Amino acid sequence: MSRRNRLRVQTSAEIKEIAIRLMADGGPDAISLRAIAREMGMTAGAIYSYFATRNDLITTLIGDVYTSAVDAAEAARDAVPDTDPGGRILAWAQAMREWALANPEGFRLIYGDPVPGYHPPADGPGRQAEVRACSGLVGLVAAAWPAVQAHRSDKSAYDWADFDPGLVAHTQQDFPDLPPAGIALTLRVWGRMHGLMALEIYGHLGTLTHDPAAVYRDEMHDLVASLGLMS
Amino acid sequence: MSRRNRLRVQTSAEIKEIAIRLMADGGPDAISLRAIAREMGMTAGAIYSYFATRNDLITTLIGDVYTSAVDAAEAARDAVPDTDPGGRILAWAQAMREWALANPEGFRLIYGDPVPGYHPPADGPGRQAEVRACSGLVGLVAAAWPAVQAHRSDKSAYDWADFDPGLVAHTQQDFPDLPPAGIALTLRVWGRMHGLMALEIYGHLGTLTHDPAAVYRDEMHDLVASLGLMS
DNA sequence: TGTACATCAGTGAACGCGCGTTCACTGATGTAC
DNA sequence: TGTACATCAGTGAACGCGCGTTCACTGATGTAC
Repeated sequence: MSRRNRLRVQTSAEIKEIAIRLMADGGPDAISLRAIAREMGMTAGAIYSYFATRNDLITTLIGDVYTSAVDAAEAARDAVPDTDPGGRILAWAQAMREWALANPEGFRLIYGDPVPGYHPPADGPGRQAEVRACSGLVGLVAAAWPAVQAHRSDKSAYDWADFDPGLVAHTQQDFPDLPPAGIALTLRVWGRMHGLMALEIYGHLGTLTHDPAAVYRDEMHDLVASLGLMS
Repeated sequence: MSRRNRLRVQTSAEIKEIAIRLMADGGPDAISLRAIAREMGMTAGAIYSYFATRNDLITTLIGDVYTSAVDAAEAARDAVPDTDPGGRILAWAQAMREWALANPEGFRLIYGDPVPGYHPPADGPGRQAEVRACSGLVGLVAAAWPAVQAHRSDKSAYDWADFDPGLVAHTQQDFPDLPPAGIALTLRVWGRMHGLMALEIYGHLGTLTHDPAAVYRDEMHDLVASLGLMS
């Protein structure tokens, strides 16, 4: 790679780093091309050598951030042997919460209304990371499925057609024994992990309890137990 | 009330209505004094006869919106006899979701990062509505507590000091038999209702399933069942 | 190795935009006598 | 009932701000011969 190319990659990375730092300091709306350029000692126009528009920058940012979150969750999960599906779920959940607390603005960028005027592309890197996250959760639920089946009675009937074709394809390939209800359960598990995290990150929990970690831990243990997995 | 006063109240209400409509159309950042004034055929400066700053307007708005949400939830709950605590929980949960779907921007205003640059006052009307919402949930959990106790084993020990003093005072007065763990459970219930709603409102569920209502319904039935309440 | 040309990151100035807020003012509405 | 004064909602113009984006340009880096 030529010197010019190396510089290019490096500057591109610096832009993203600064964007994330700005976001951490001043909220998602602090991401402005001018502020980034200012911080870098450049002109605002120079950013256009790296990103065609502000929207493109945000899209890339969301992809990076989401990917780092999923990386963390997968690593934590894989540190627990797959003979302990309950422990793997807990590890995933804890890793996600810790990541969110360490990167609250990243969490907002992914799961909130990140930036005024931003609209994500239909199939950007953020979407891919989301599919990865969802697939990870499907895997966790699939591993728990035998235990779940032993004591579950579904209220609703689900059909493959109820779910995203891409997700269905992944699922049928990787976990052929998992029925459509398994995907529904996956979404519910996701919601359960997400609820307390979102409340906490957006400041609704901190005013009510001094120990949100304990509440989350209890909730996740209850989740694992309700799947029929003792941990 | 003088004619002038009547007009004043009416105009004030119109400002809020238009602010909410703007928010529904263009997202939370579309709430600008100039846009509101434009819509009303007024000058931007005229708004200052009604709200000292933009921040004050947002604060009032959040209070109104949150209050309407809690009103809806309480009404739905009270339509179910208190001999059916599980049904009351389901009614509350369904009312909340329906309100959120009908007022997605209101939901974002309350539970998301509503408006760039806005910071809520420590004890505004939004905070009061939040306490009301939380008290409502405490009541639902308190009604379920005997059933919960029959089969629960807590992993964590909780103390009154772990929770917001105001909430504790309310709780001890209204539900003297509820221990601190009851508040922890309330927060968990809240998180469980919130998770799928937040994912749905922020567009993460709609891409994955065509029937988020069914998933939410199942999740809430499972919640009620896990509290030991058959419905 | 040296020269002539091509690339392209970054400059600096400018564009038009919408924003929150201030301020001296006007004129209709309300009040006191 | 009529007059003199006080109130105060709303005007219209201006302020300074930061923003995304464009564009002709400069000058260092890279490449072909």
